[in-house]
Amino acid sequence: MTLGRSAGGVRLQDVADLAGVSMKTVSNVVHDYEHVSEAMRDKVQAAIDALGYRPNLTARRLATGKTGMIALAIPEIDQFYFAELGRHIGEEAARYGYRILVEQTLNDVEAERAVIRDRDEGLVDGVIFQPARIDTLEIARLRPGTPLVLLGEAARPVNTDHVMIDNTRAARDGVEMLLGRGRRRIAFLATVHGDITESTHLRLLGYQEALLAAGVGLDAHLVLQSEGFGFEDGVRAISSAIAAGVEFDAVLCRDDLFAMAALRGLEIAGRRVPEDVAVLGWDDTAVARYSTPALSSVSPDKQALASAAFALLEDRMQGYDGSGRHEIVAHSIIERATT
Amino acid sequence: MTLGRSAGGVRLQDVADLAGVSMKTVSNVVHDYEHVSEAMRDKVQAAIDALGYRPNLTARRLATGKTGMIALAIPEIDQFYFAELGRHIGEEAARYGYRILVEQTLNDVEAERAVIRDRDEGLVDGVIFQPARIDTLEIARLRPGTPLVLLGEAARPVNTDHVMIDNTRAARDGVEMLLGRGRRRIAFLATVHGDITESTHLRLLGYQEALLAAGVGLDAHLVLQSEGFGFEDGVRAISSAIAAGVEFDAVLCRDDLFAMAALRGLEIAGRRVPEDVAVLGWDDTAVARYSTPALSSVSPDKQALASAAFALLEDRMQGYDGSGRHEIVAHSIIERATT
DNA sequence: CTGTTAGCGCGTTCAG
DNA sequence: CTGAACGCGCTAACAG
Repeated sequence: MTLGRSAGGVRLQDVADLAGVSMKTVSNVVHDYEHVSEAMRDKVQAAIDALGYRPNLTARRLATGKTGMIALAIPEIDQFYFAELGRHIGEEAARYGYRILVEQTLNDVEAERAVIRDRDEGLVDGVIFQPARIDTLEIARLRPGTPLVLLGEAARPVNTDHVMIDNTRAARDGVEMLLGRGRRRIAFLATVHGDITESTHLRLLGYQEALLAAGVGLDAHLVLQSEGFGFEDGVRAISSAIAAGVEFDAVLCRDDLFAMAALRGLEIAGRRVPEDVAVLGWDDTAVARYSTPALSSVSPDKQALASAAFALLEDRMQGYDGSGRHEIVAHSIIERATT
Repeated sequence: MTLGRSAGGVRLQDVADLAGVSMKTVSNVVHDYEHVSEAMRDKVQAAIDALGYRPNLTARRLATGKTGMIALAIPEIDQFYFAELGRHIGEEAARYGYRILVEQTLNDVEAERAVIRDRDEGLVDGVIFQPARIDTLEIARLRPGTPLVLLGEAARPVNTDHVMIDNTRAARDGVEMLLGRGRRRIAFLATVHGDITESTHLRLLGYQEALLAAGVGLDAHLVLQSEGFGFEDGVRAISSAIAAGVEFDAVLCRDDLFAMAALRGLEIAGRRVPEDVAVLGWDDTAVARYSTPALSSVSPDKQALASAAFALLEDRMQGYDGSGRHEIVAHSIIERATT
C-alpha cells in the first residue's frame, strides 16, 4: 500500500523527472512564480497535465504550517439558526480561501473542551466557536494557541475576541414594537430550566426594561417557564400558562422554535394570531418565512455576524496578538403576519 | 516564526528529551501501546503533561497517509434536509473517529467538480457527495481516487457506491395513504422548471403508478408546475392552480418546503387543511413537526441513510475496490395533522 | 520492552 | 533563472 500518496500517486518529483527539471522548478510553476521562462513553464505544465499531478495538501501543510482550514464549533448543525450561520460562515470561508471543518458539540461539555484542545493539534488555522456549556472563563484560562473567535454571549469580558448582537437592546426593540402595536400584556416564552447561557437572561432583561420604560408594570406570571429547549416543552409552557388563566395579548419568544410552539399552543387554545395574541420570534430563521401565519421575528444580521467573526479571525491568523475584541452586530425587527 | 509547530510548539522529541527516553517510547504511550512498563508510562505521561504536548495531526497524516477526515459535499447546509443529514453524518463520523469537512456546492457546477478534484489532493480519506448539478456519468469518468459515496438519485447505475431511498415506491406509498383516506383528486406540487435531478421525476412516476393502480384517472392539470425551488415559487404554483379552477382534495409535495408553501397557498385561498385539502410533505424535516397544523410527511430514514453511506465509505477506505454498490434505505409515511 | 533511522511530499533557504 | 539539500513532526520498520 502506498501510504501517504494522494490518490493520484503522482508527486512533485515525478513531474520533475518527466519534465527533466528539478522539483523547485515544478514548484515554481505550480505557485505561479514569476521568473520562469515561458518554454519552461509550458514544458512543466505539460508534464503536470500528462500525469494529472495534484499537490498533496497534507505535505504542503506540514511544510508551511498553515492548514487552510478553520473549525466551526456549534452545538447542533440541524438547528435552524446554526445551519444558517454555518452557511454564511462557509461562504465567508470560501471567500477567504478556507475550508470549514464542522464540529458538533451536541451541548456536551467534553466535546466543547475537545474543540479547544483541537486548537493545539495544528488541525486548523483558527476556530469559530459558539459555546453552550463551558464557561468563558474556562476558555480564557486555556493556553492561547490557534486564533479563536467566540460567538454569542460572553458571560464576561474575556481575553478572546467575540461577536454578538446586543440581546438586551434587541429584546427592548421587540417589546417596544409590540407596545407600539397596542399590546400591553406581553408574555416572555420562556426561561428554560437548566439554561446556563446568558442570552435568555439578557433578552429577559431587555424585555423588562422596555416594559418599565413604557410604564407598564411587570407581572411575574407573564414570564413563562419551560422544562427544556424542545418544541414540545415550549408548547407545554404556553399551554399551561393559558390553562392557569394567565392573560396576555402578545408573546416575545426566545427563539423561532418557541415561537412555532406558541403558534401551536395558541391554536390548541383557540386563540387567534395576531388578533388575540401577537407572536414575535427570535433569530429570523427560514421557518419564520415559511410558517403560516408568517412569523415576525427579531433578526440578528447573520451575514454581518459571519463576516465580523471571520474578519476578526483572519486578523489574528495574520498575526494580531492584542487583547480580546468585542464586536456587536446589528439586529432588526422583521414584521410579518403574527404581529 | 516557528512554522509548522502546533500551537504548543512542543514536539515528540521534546517530550522524549525531558523524559530521557526515545521518541518511540513516547509514541508508544501516546498510542496506548500495550507493552510498556508502568514506570516508563508514568514517567513519559508526566513529561507530556508538564509540556502540554499535543501530537501534530498534520505530521501524523503525512506519515500515515490517513487524514481522519471525510468531506460531506452538499448543495446548501441551511436547507432543512441537508442540515439534518449533516447532523447524522456528523454523529456517524464521530462514532468512526472521523471529522467532517463540509463543502457547500451551492448548486454550482464548478464547485461540484472541485469536490471531485479535492479527492485527489489527499485532503480527506473519503467523500460523501450529494450532487445536484453534475451528471453521474461525469463523476464516473473521473479518475477513481479517494473513496466516494453518492447520495440521492443516481441517474443510471454508475461505478460508484450510492445510497438512496426508493423514491417511486415512497411516492406510491404516500398516494396510497391519501387514497386510503378517501382522497381522489390528488395534486402533485410540483415539477420545477429547470430541475435536472431525477428525484422529482421518480416521485411523479410513483404518484402516477399509485393513481393508475387504484383506477383513478390521471389529470395533467393536477401536476402543478413551479418556476423554481423556493417557498414563494411553491406558493405561486398552488395559488395559480387554485385560481385556474383546478379542483383537488390532496397535495403530494416534493419536499417539506413546498408543503409549507401549500399550507400558505391554501390558507390564502380559504381552504381548510385537512378538511378540504390534505397535505403530504416530503423529507420529514423538523419543520414538519413544528408547523401548525403539523405536517404529515414522507420520511426517509435519514439515520439509516447516514449509517449506510458511512458503512459503504468505511468499507472502501478499508480497501474494498469492487464495483459500485447500490443501497436503498427505508422510508415511511408519518401522519400528523394535515392528512 | 526500547532505541535508531529512514521516509511521508512539499517548501525553501542557499549556491550556482 | 535553476538545482541540491535540509527540515516540518510523526510513524513504523528494524535492530538490539
